[in-house]
Formats: sequence, structure tokens, C-alpha cells
Amino acid sequence: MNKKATMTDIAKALNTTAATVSRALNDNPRISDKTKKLVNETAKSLGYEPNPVAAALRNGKSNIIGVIVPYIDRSFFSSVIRGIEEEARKHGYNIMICQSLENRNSEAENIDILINARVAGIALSLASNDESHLERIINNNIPLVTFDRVADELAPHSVSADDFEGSFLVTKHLIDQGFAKIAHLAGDQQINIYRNRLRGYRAALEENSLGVNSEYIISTASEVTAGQDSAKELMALTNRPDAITSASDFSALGALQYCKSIGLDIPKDIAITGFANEPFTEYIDPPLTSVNQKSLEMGKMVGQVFFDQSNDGQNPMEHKKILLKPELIIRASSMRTK
Amino acid sequence: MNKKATMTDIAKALNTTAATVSRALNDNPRISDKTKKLVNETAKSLGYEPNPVAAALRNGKSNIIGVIVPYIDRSFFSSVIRGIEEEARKHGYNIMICQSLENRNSEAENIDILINARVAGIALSLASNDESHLERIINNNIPLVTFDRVADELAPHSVSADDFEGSFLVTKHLIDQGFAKIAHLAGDQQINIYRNRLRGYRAALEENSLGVNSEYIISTASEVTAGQDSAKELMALTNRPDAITSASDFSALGALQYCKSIGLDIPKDIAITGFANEPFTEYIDPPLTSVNQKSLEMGKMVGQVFFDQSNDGQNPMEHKKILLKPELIIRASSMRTK
DNA sequence: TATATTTGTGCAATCGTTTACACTAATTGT
DNA sequence: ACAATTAGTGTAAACGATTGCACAAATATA
Repeated sequence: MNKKATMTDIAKALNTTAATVSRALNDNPRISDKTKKLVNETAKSLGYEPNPVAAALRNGKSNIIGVIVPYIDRSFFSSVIRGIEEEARKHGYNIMICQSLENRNSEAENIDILINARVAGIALSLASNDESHLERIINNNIPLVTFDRVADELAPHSVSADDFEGSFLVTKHLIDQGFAKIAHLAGDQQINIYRNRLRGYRAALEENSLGVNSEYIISTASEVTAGQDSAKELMALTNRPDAITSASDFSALGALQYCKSIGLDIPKDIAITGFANEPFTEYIDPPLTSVNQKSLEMGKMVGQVFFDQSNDGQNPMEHKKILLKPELIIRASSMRTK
Repeated sequence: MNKKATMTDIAKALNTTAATVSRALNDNPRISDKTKKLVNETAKSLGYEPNPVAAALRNGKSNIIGVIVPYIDRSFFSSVIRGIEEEARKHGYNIMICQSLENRNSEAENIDILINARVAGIALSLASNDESHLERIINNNIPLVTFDRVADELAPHSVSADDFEGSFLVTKHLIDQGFAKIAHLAGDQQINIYRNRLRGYRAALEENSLGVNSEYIISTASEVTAGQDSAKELMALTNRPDAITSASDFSALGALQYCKSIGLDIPKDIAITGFANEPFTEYIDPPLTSVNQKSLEMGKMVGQVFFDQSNDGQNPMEHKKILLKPELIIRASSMRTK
């Protein structure tokens, strides 16, 4: 209840001025060690705590990192957010969260809000392919890091998972297990990450001299029911696949459910793999092989890129495109039983 | 890049002062409609956007709600956060997220940070039973709403799920399905919510004249492996239960896995129910009956309580304890097959 | 008509920190 | 011994919005 101590209070107690106190607390070399010690002691004894709001006003920059994601409660994003938070925290920064609701206008609105809040930087997973509104961030000289769905043209920095590699790995794994007729439930090809997953699948097949059968590639929404439908289609083929890779854990689950429902044994009759390592993948029956995109780590990288840049500020415009190596999580759904 | 317009800029353009502009923009009754119109027009034409940092400094209060949770990426919490965000957003507020890592000291640190950031309010799910550090919030006159793990003594407002009711409902459901020997995997009885779940279970049994068999109540950590162990114990009893209610989806899953592993059919041989409606519950085999705690709604309620109080500010000290009615989600794991 | 009240604005201080600039005293160089 | 640095502090003006108080003009009251 008693008002918080300010720099002025410290100054008065020491018969000096707020300027000196400010410099002393910020370890300015022009202040004598004696004064610094005095100031620090009095600060402690008065229970002084800096007011970040005042500093932000004066500096035109707060100690807050703005984060915009489509939805906070998607497991992938909440995990990235956690990573960003932990990294930010290490540097004395806080995070402010906004949801774009997968909507470009809402995203633009959030950007304005964050700019007005004088955030020290913005981390963003794009809601759409439209990147035009990102210019405002650049123009305001605010460090920008895009992740997951990155903005290759505008954003100077980005962190994302190597989807090509992940899809390649999982497909290769199936090949190594002896599967030869491998299908792919492909995601929306408008979206970068799904294109890359399809490419990785193709590359693995080709590199192992397995032809790519276009019948085996089915465009599938990232939903359980869509996966069921696609699996039904695949199983109706005269030349049935013996494995299904999916660009999404959800459609993989749907496929798994459908295959079980028609009496197929997984993985003996058909192997199935997903993508993203959603929490449920380890709990379903059989547990689903998937690709861990290391969301927590991704968040931490976002934070790091961010602080690399804002701390030394030497090369604020040096572009960093980080591709995280995904991790293949092998579970029962893809293990060839001898 | 060109500096943002300020109130002073608007004032200059109109040959008036920032004071008038401020009042006009805030729709102060002492300003004439003519002036208001002029100010609003010039504001628009200059592309004026308010600077929340300056306002926060002057008011000693920002437009930010601080949220502290044990871990951001726990599905329950991320969902609550989403609810808070959406409600806050409606009122032009933003949220700042901190993690307590389930650690009392870290929680206290976060509280200090939020207080220093002059947040307009704090929403908090307690990390421990120790509530002493909450006093700082109260002393600083910052509205506090606890949720999930609430602070009954200190916090004026709280929002939580009615765990007693939820547990009662799910147990009653099993009884209605014809199960009579119902076990309970109880959580840590140090924690409020788990105590209430046990109470709800007991009450349902008693109300239906089914005795409470202490052999059937097993203290179980909220983990898959713990659930497996407890199920093993239960199944080793001479008088086996025919149903298991669990205070946690994770231990329920473990129990389910164990029962399947020894060849039991679920729910024919044994019914199983969880608690919290974790995302995976609908995907496992068989899908797990659980209790939806309406986390998103809980978040929204937190926001609402919060704004009720800070908006009119009439009765800031009126205590609100909100208990959300949980929803029973019936899935295959508990359906009596005739 | 003279006084009282209302209406609408302006003045200036305030929130707490930061920083360019000025200034004194001490130190260095020659 | 005297000019030129250097070290260490203080002064004062920002940052942008808000608000108590003062004040003039316009209206109402007597």
C-alpha cells in the first residue's frame, strides 16, 4: 500500500539526483564504483523495484515480446509459446499473447495492438499466405521472427521444422521396415509445410527406386473423418498399399480407425504413420509412429534468434532462417512384425 | 517510420491543447460536441493511435491482465488461457503469460513482475497450498481471480469446476448403467480438487445405497504408469470391481491399458472412466468416458469476473466464488453392453 | 443590472526513467 | 606551472497521456 520507491527516492536519500541513480543502476561506466555501491545498497534497503512502464515510455520500447498464433490452445502452439516464454524470461522479458483465429484481418489487428504496446519484438505464425500486413512491423523497426508458417519474403528471421526431412525420414523408415507400397495422405498443397511433406515422401521413394504411384497420394484434410475417408479409398484399390504415411496425425488416426474397423491388423496388414507427434499419438492403440516437430525447442529458438538480434543489435538485418531437424518417433503402428 | 501522431499533434493541428484532445477522445462530458467531432476527425486523418504505455504510466495501471499457470502447454491451461484472452480482448485488454512451473517461489517472482508491470489484474492457478505471497497482490490493490486451484482464504474471487459434482455424475452414470462394484483411483489428497472428486464418488455410492469398499479406493498419481499399477492391484482382489472411476484421465488410461493387456474387454468386463476430458480421451480405444471441465468457459468466466469488478468498481471487494457445472462425456468405455 | 452558476478550455504538474549537454574538480602532459 | 583531458555529477528536457485547478465566456437567477 505504501507507495513503491522510485529512483528519485533513492536519489533523495543519498543527496544526489535521479540521473545518477539511473546511471548507477544501469552500471554506467561514468559512475564511480563508490556511488554505484551506495546506490545499490540504498535501492535494496528501500525495496526499490524498477518501473518497466516508465522505462518503456521513455525508451519507446517495452520488455515485452508479442506472440501471435492462430489458436493458443492448439498443442503445437501452446508448446511453442512455452518455449518462447522460457527463453524470454531468461532475458528478463515477458510475453504478450494474441490469437489470429487463423484470420488475416484479426492478425493485422493484433499486429497493430502489439506495435502500439511498443513490444520489443514480434513472434508470429502466419494465419494466411497474405503477408502484406507484416510491412508495418518492419517499418516500425520491430524485430520480427516468424515460425512454423513462415513469411519467407518479408520476415528477416524464421524458425521452422524441416518438413521435407521429417517426411523423408518417416517414409524411409517404412521402406527400411520392408514396406514397399506406401501411400501418402497429403495436406492442403496451398500450404508450404504440406507441400514439403509431400516432397519428402516422394524423395524417399525415388531415392530408393520405388516408383511414385499417383493413386497412392490422396489429398486429405487434417481431420479424423477425412483420414477415414481417404483410407477407405485406398483400401478399395485393387492394388492396396501396405503402408500409409500421413501429413497429419489426425488423418492418420482416422485411417488407423478405418483400417481397424474393417478388421485389418496394424501394422501387420498395414502400417500407418502420422506427422506432428500430437499428444494423443502415444496413447492410441496401436501407438502411432510420428514425427516430432520439437515445438518447445522451436519456441526456444524463436526466443534465441530474437535476443541474438536485439541484444547486440549489430546486424539487425542479418537474415536467419532456421530449419529444425525433426525427430522420428517410432511406435508400434509402423513396426514390421517378423 | 514517420513518427506516430500524438495527442499533442492533434492539438496543434486544431490550435488547442493536449488536455482538450485527451478529454475529447475519452468522451468527457465537459467537452462540447463540436470539439469532440473536430478532434475525432483530426485524429483519424492523422492516423492517431493511443499509446497505452504512456497511459499506463500516468494511470499506474496498464491494459494488461497477467496470467500465471503452472505450465502453458498443459491442455487444460492453454484452453483456460484462450478463454481469458478472448474475454480480455473484448474489453480491449491483452494478456501477459507467466509460468510458475508448479513452484511457489517462481510463482511469487512472477507475481512481482506482474505487479511491477502495473497489470490491471491477475488470474492465477495456484502452484502450491502456500498462499502467503498472494498478499502482495491484495496490498497493491490489484484485482485477483484464482481458478482451478483456487485460494479460498485470500483471493476475493475464484472460478473452478465443481469437482464434487463431476465425480458424482460420473459415478452415478456407472451406477445407472448397472455397475455396482465401483473402484476409484484417487489423486493426491493434499490437493483440494482430488479430495472433492473422492467425495463425489463416495456421495454417489452412498446415495444409492452402495457401500464404500475401502479396498476399492487406491491413491494413484496422475500418470499412465500409476494407473497401470493401480489397476493391477484392483484386478488382483478376490472381489474384483466391475468399474473403475479415476480422478485423472492419465491414470484411467493406464488402467485401461492394463485391463486390455490381461485380456479384459472394456466395458463388458470392466468399465473405466476418467476425469478432465483430455484431448486424447476421445481417440483411444475404446474412447474414454470423462468429465469435461469446460476449461475454455472457465477462462471466459475468469475474464468476466475480472471485468465485472474492474469496470464498475463499485464493489471491488464483493467475493465471487464461481463453480462451473461440469459436463459428463459418455463414451464407449462405460456403456453397459446388454 | 448585478450576481451566481454553468460550460468549455487551458495551464501545468504528474507518472518514473533515460540521456544529451553542461559543468566542476581532478589528473595528465609538456 | 598552465593548458588539455578525463572522471564524475547535476540540469533539464524528453516520452505521451491524464487531471486538479484556474479561468473566461455564456447563461441563469434574483
